[in-house]
Amino acid sequence: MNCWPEVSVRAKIDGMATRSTRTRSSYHHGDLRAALVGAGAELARTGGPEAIVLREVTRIVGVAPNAVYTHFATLAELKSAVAQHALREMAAAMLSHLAQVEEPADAPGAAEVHLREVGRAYVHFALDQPGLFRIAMDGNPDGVGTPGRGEKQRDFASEDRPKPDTLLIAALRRLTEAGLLPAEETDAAVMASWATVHGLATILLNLQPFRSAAEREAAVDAGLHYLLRGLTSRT
Amino acid sequence: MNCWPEVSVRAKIDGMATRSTRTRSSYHHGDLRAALVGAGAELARTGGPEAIVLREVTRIVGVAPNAVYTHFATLAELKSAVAQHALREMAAAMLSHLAQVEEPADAPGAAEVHLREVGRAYVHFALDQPGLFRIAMDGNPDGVGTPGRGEKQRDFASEDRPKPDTLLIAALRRLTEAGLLPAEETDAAVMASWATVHGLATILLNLQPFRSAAEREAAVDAGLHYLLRGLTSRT
DNA sequence: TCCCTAATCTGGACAGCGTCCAGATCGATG
DNA sequence: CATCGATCTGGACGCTGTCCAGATTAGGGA
Repeated sequence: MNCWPEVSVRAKIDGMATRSTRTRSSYHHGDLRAALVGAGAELARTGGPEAIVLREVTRIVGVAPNAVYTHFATLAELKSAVAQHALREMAAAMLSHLAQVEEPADAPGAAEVHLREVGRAYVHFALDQPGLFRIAMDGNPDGVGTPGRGEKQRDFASEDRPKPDTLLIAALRRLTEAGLLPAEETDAAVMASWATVHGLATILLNLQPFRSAAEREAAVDAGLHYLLRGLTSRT
Repeated sequence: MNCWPEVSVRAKIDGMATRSTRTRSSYHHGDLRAALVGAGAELARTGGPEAIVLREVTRIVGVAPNAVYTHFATLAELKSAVAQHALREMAAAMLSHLAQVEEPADAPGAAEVHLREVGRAYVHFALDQPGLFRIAMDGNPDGVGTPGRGEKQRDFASEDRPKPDTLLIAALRRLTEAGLLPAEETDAAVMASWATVHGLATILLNLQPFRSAAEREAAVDAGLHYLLRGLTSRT
């Protein structure tokens, strides 16, 4: 393939501080697996899932292409690990957004604002980090939330950090506790809310990329407005 | 790449009636462009966008790989044409679904049912034809509804057949005419509705593929229920 | 009718890709 | 201190998209 839109991001990347541990004392790397995932994430950040190219990842880390196969059975498995990484970064960004939101004093109003801002943070991450969002959402063929099969579990501490869907579920629980949503509707509400924000994100990202920032924000507001009215209005 | 999940779908495909026009009298094909798009669509139907492989497409049609370049500047452009093709097929499937729906006698009720069924048809096509849905939704880098740049326009008759978003917009207009939606909210309602059904489709397809058919249908019902209540309830 | 031009298609080549196999290297364990 | 198992390297293979030059042929002007 001669398709080389950008020559290589290697120089840009390995110029920014040594990765994780020391960068190659000799032969044995030390923490190659994490380095590969990190390099994959940097590639995905710029160019999305298809930018995660095995040989380029190994070039960045400074290792032979086949070194990947001691840690992952296949490139798809490395991508899946990068997807988990991106998912955690997404959740962190959403938490950071939520921390800056001031909620009204009353519980129902606060619960509404909270759900709205969780949704807004979801879409904003997609628009701010399209590459990471894409790998997060199509990197794991088993479905989001399911750990990759071939991975040996490691790093327990960071393994169960909050995922985006966890934040959504928590927001809906708050809505229920505030008396705005019947408890038995939780599952349905989760799917409806997730669909709204995920739909907004993918449409604005993939299908309507020509929209202006103002139009995008209006679409997000509209989607969240109708969602909240649909969830909370009693008929 | 040695990644060959299925050997080849060629035998399956060219066993089913000669494509479009006669299959290769000699040298000049006759209607190669359409044949390429058709073969691409068949590949995508089975294996999604990444199954559209230039050399495999030409193998199916029975032509040298480079023959593609007389009709498309690049493989991505062929994919974009296949995406348009898939989009039209999706709209046709949705119309077929709508034809089987019987609407209530009253205009508001009919408008609600119509929108609900447009949405259901959108998601159902995604689940019934995942490969075509995927190529329809990520095959055109300029955004859905925008014709590919490099394409010479041809076949005017089929060029402006209804697209899925057209059907959605029409359904919302009906809702407005029935007095259930303020006219000035149309744009916002389009984005919200599209987001709901597109989100449901992509989540059920890509992120939660393990859901049972019943769970999927429940999710669709829930999403459309909240959407309609959000759109039509007066506060 | 013939010819010639422009469109169409072929053949061969190239670099890059993911993956496999065999061998080199080395840290930890006995 | 030797050895074993994990880790990494080197080379190869078949596949890919794309480029270049040349072969083929349909269709319109003489």
